[in-house]
Amino acid sequence: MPELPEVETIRRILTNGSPDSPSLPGRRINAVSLFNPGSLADPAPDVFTSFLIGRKIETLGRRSKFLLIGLDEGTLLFHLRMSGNLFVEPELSSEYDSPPPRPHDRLHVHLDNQSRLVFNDTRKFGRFWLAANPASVLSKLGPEPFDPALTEEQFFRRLRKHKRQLKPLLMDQSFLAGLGNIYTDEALFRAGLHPLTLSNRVTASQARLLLKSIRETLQAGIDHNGSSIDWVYGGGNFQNYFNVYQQSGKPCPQCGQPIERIVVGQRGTHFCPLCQPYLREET
DNA sequence: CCTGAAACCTGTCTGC
DNA sequence: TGCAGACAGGTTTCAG
Repeated sequence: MPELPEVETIRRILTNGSPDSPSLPGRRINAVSLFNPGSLADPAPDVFTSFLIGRKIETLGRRSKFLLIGLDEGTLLFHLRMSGNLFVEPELSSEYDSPPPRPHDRLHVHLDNQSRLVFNDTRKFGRFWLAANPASVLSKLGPEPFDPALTEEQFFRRLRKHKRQLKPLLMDQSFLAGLGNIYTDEALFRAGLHPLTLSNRVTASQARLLLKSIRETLQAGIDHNGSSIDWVYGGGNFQNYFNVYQQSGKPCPQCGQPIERIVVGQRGTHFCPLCQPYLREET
């Protein structure tokens, strides 16, 4: 489930809490249960555990698809990859009655209000880090899509610097940080650009529209609390507003032409052949 | 520099 | 019913 809007939704839930999920800021960590050491990227499990115990959670942040939990000392970072999820649930007061880990729970962080932060990740692709300085984990990321410092002109120049297909380029986190398969397809549709368009063929006005489309698509995703697909995650409903993603064969909402599906960079890619015409490069 | 394929994992769905 | 194959919201690494 995790592209930028889904991670942002989780950040907000963990920050503000919900009826059955206490908020995180202000909590102190009492104990840690690491069920799958492979999910821990850094440091070693014993260092990770002993450092966390006694720490106080102060802030919740997000950088692209990373969730950042700021502690009174150090930062806990999570990347959900394909199937990860993060949530807080109550723990019963009796230590003998605390609910057992469900399938695919990889980490429990036990808190001082009889609740626990759970990292659940079916496919084990997700990772977490404990770092003195989060920048050490985030150093390869490109600009944040909503960063006002990313201007249309700058985005245009970055596009022209490469000669790459738009779909893989937009999903390259060092080029732009936060888009994944869903929101890339939806943003390209909104911009009327074919996913195979070469980035150095994009005009200034197309680049302007593309950046605007990316921001509008991500904002719409956030406004709907992200997308809920398959068995993972259940919060948002942006999946009810997809124009092209997983809509193969259905009529384009703009022109009625059937949506097509191709594979680009090993990822399913959905687009309207009429609204997003493929303009081949002149030889 | 760019593209495509494979790897890392588990689960669901489809078609024969 | 069983089973093989395709497919899934991500990222890294390697070959050509």
